[in-house]
Amino acid sequence: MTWSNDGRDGPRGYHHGNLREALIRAALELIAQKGPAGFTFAEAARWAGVSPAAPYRHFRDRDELLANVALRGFRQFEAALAKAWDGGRPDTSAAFDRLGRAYLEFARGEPALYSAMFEGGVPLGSNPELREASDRAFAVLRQAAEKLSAQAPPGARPPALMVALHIWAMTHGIASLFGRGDSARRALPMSAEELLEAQMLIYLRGLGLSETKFGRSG
Amino acid sequence: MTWSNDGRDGPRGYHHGNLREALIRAALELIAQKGPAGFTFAEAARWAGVSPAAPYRHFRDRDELLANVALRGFRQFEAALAKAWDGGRPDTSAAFDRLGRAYLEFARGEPALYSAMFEGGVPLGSNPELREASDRAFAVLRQAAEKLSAQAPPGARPPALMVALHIWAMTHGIASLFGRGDSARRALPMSAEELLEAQMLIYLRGLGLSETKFGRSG
DNA sequence: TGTACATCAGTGAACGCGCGTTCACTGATGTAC
DNA sequence: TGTACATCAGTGAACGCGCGTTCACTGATGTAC
Repeated sequence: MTWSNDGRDGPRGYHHGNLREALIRAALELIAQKGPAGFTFAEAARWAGVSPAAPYRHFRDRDELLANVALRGFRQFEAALAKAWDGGRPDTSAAFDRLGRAYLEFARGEPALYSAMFEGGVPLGSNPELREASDRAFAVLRQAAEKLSAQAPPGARPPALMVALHIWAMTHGIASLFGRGDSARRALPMSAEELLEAQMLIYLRGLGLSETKFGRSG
Repeated sequence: MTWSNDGRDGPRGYHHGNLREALIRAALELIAQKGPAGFTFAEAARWAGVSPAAPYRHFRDRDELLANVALRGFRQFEAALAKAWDGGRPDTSAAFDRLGRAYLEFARGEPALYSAMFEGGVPLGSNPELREASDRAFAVLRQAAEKLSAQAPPGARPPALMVALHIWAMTHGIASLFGRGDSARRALPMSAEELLEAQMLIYLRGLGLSETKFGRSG
């Protein structure tokens, strides 16, 4: 850390020191508490201990701040997924298992980022930087899908893109219905991880990938 | 229709006639336009052509109105799913195919209801009526899962509840990522229906259900 | 090393706005007799 | 059939509140010489 004041602690003078960072943190905190809708520019300023006019030095408006949070989210998301996938090492099965877990862990561990990314109403289209970050995160899923698809028996190989979208939909479905930290989560007789793992096994078997290579012990 | 004034048209006197209904419609309209967060009690009143105090005669507050919208949503949802499933007639495969399409169609055709049900932040726990409606809708998926599970080869039969949750997660995942009417939808090189159908086929094959019984022609 | 100056980042007061909510009220409707 | 009355459903004015946003300002920081 090279900055002198990260926004959380200690006395400060007239200048905050790192207000931009502090505002993003405040937004995360508020989103985590009340969802992306229940977060206001003014409250973020208050949370950062600064006058309501100060944020305008750093963000044009509320939406720009929210888009920045989403951007940060996609980048962390990509990093987490890429780390888990690790190029498919040591084998596709193990790497794929890690990938799914990493997805759920991110959704559960960073509900504020996840909301900002997928439920914040941030328009992807108008923001090339954001779109690129989103695409890069998806690219990790796509890589995994390509490895999987390549191992499926020829003739029954769906396009890798489709497999990637399936993986995304399954994981997002489980994460948003059952795997969230907030109160929207529904009660479940098993963990989201178990549910996802079982689903992935069935799906992979359906792709023609053998149990021994992709089972729990594999 | 037995009521004299459904809230949409015509002159009315001092009494609205059917304000409760008109407010629910207004809420649907507003949610469809701006999401569940961007809808206010006052605006619903305005939309219904009534003073801002009038809604309090029918709903305790904004949340109660939103909960009513969600309740209506779950009931319509259940009806749509049950109609599509139709007891599994004429065969499980055809009925299951219809079920998935009906789900997507509902999410796409009634984005306001779908949002209120799954993204409105309406707490299910505190409202027994709402919870029951939600459970009844899920019960349709569960019935379908039981039929499917029963046709899977013994020994590789996952619990029907788990299969139902998988179906829900897959469909919800696709609906919320790709199958929505609003701008949160992401671009896709195929329709949500095609994506879902392919996914379901792979999943069912993974359950051990034969291609001939569950393929497109089956 | 010191000084003058430009730039930057935050202040605080002010504004208009729409919301949620309350209140005493009043027009309309239904019902008892 | 008519009248009196109770109940119901909506009015409209008012309130306090927090938000978004603007403005002239000022304290702090960096830089040229």
